[in-house]
Amino acid sequence: MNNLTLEDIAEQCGVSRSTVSRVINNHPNVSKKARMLVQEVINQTGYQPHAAARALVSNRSWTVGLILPRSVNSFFTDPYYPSLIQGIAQACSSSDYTFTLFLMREKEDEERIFHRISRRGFLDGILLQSDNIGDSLIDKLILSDIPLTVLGRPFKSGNISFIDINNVESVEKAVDYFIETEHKRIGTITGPLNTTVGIDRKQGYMNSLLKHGFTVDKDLIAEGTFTEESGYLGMLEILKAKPDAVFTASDQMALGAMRAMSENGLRAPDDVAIIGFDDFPLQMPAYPPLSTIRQPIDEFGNEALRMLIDIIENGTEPARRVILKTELILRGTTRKRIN
Amino acid sequence: MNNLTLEDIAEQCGVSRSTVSRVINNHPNVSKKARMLVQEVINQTGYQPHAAARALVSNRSWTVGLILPRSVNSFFTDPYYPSLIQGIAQACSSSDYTFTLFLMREKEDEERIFHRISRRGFLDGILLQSDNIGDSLIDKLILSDIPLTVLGRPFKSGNISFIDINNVESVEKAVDYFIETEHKRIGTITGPLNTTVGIDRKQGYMNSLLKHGFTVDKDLIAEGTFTEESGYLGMLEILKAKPDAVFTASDQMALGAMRAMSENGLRAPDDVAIIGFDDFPLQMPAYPPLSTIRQPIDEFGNEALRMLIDIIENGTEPARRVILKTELILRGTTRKRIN
DNA sequence: CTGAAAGCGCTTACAG
DNA sequence: CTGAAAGCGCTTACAG
Repeated sequence: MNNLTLEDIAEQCGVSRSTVSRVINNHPNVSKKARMLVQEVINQTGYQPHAAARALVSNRSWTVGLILPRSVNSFFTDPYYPSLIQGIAQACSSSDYTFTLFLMREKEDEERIFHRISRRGFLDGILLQSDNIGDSLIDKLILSDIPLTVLGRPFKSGNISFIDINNVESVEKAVDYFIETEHKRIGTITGPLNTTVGIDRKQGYMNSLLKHGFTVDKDLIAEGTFTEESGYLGMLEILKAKPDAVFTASDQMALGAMRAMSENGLRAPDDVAIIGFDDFPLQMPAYPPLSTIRQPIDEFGNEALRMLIDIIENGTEPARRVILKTELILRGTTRKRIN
Repeated sequence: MNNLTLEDIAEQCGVSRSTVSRVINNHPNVSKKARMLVQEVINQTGYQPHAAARALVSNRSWTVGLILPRSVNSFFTDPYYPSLIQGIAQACSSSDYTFTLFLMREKEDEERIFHRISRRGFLDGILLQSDNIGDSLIDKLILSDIPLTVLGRPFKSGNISFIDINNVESVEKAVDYFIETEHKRIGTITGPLNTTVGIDRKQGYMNSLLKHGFTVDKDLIAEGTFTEESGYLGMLEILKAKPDAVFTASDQMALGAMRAMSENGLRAPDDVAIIGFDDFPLQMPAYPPLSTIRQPIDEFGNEALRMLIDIIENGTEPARRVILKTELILRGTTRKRIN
C-alpha cells in the first residue's frame, strides 16, 4: 500500500510540508510553479493524506451517520430503505463524504447507538430517519449539539432541521383527481398511523374529501403498514363498503390491494380506481401499470446531505426546512379525465 | 457535547494521562485502586476517547468498508441486500466496529471507489460482495494489501479469503428430494450465469440429475436474474416442456414461477412441485407456503466480519475459507416423502 | 509566497 | 505500578 507521508512529498519536491499541505487544501497562497510541481508529484505517487491525521487536526471526519429505525419487516419489504440508502450513497459519493449506517431495531438500541455516535471525532453529522421509534433519539441528539437533519417530518418539529416531501398536498391532489373523474366512494389504505408520514398522507385524503363536501366514512379507511400484505388485508376490509376508488399510501400496498380485488373479480380502474405512492423503479407485474405519486428519492438523499453539510459548516441555527415536490403520475389504474 | 480530553480525566483523578490511557485500553499494569478511580470518573463524565486521535496513533480506524456491486434492479428487489446489510450491521454493532457502505453500480465506479477506500487511516478492512462486476476490484485490493474478505465465492479463488454457503450441495440435496418423491421431469430457473452463485446452484441441480441417471434437458432450464419477473418468464418457458418439479435459485423467482403456474391453471405441489432458495423473513402471500433452502444470513454477516477481523489482526496469510451450511425447509410446495 | 514551529488527542516504549 | 517524553501525520497561525 501507499505509505507516503506529507513530508515525503515535501522532500521530493524540495519544499516544506506547509506548502504541500497548502496545495492539497487549495489554499490561495502558493506560487503557480510550486503548485504544479507538488500536484504532479502527488499524481505520480498517488499520495493521499492520512484520514485520521487530517481528521484530528481539522476536527472534521468527513463522515456522516445514517440512522435507520427499522420496524421488523419493513426493512426487507419496503423498497424505501434501499432507495434511500442508494440516494444518500450517491450524494455522499459526489461530495466526498462517506456514510456509516446504523440500524435501530428497538428502543433499547437507542442508548447503544447514541453512545457510539457521540464519540468525538467520529461523525460530522447525523441523518436520522423519522419514525415513532427513532424520534425519541432526537432530543438527545439536539442536546449533544451534533449537526442533525431528520428525514421526514419529526413529531416535534420545534427547532429541528428536517427535510420532507409534501405528503399532505400531494395526496390531496390525488384524491382531487379521483373526484374530478367522477368517483363517489373513495377509500384509503393508510400507512402506520404512529408515523408522521402515515398521518400526513391520511390528512391529505381527508382534506380533499372535506374540501369537496364529501363525508369521511370510516368503513372506507383501513390502516396498513406499507407492506403488500397489509394492502391486501386492508382492501378486503374496504371492499365491504363498496369503494369505487382507493388511494394507498404506498405502491406495495397498491399491489396488495389489487390482489384482493383480483380475488374478488374486480379490476382497476373500471371497478375500483387505484393510486399508489412511491413510484420507485420496481417491477409491478401482473397488473395494469400503476397510477401513483412519484417521490423524488434521489433528490431527497441529495438535499438531505446538502442540508446536513450546510449545518455542519454554518451551525445548527436557524433550523432548516426543505419540502420536496412530488408528481402525480397517471397510468393504467385510473380513469382518464373527460375533457 | 462532551469535550473532555484524556488530560482532563487525568487531572480530575490526580494521575498521569498514561495511567488513564492504560485503564481505557485494559492494560494490565494498573493498580486496582487507580483503575477503579479512573473508571468511575470516566463513567461519571461520559468521557470517550477522540476517535481520530486514537486512530492516528494506533493505526486502527475500527471501521470496515462494505462494497456492494449492485446490478440495476436487484438492489431494490432482492431482499438479499437488505438482509446482508442487516447481518453485517449487527455483527459490527456487537464487535465495536462500524461499517461504511459503498455502492458500485458500474465498472466505472471501480476507480473512484478504489481511490476512496485506499486512503490511509480510513478503513481497517473490506468486505466485498462477489459479483461479475465487483470481482475485477479484487486484484487491485489484493495488491494494495488491505485486509479483504469476499462474500460469496469469487471467480478466481487463488489466495483470496472468502466466505460462502454450500450452494452446490444444498441444491443437489433439494433436487435429490424431488427425485425421492417421484418426480421425473425436473426443471430449474437459475440465477444469472455470470455470477458464481448462479453457476454453483445450477451445478448442484446438474449433479443430482446426473447422479441419478437423469439426462439434462435444456428445455427444462431457464436463466433468471433472481427477480420475481424473471421467475415468471422463466417458468413460462419451462412449462412448455411439461415439468413436474422446478427448483428456483431464489424465493422471489419461486413467487414469479407460481404466478406463471397460476395463470396456466397449475398448482404446487400437485402439478409442479417447487423449491426456492433464501428463506429470508419475507411474506409470500397468495400461494402455499414455499419449500425452500434456508440461507443463514445473520450467521453469514457474523462470520464474514469475524474472518475480516482475524485477517486485520493476524495478517492476510494464509487465505481463509468458510463455507456455511444451509437447510432444506419442506413446506407446502413439495410432496411429502412416502415412508 | 514560504518555512519553522506549535499543537490536535491520543498510545507506547522507556526509565524509574 | 507510574509518569515524562516522544511521536503518529497532519493543519495553521506566525514571522519573514
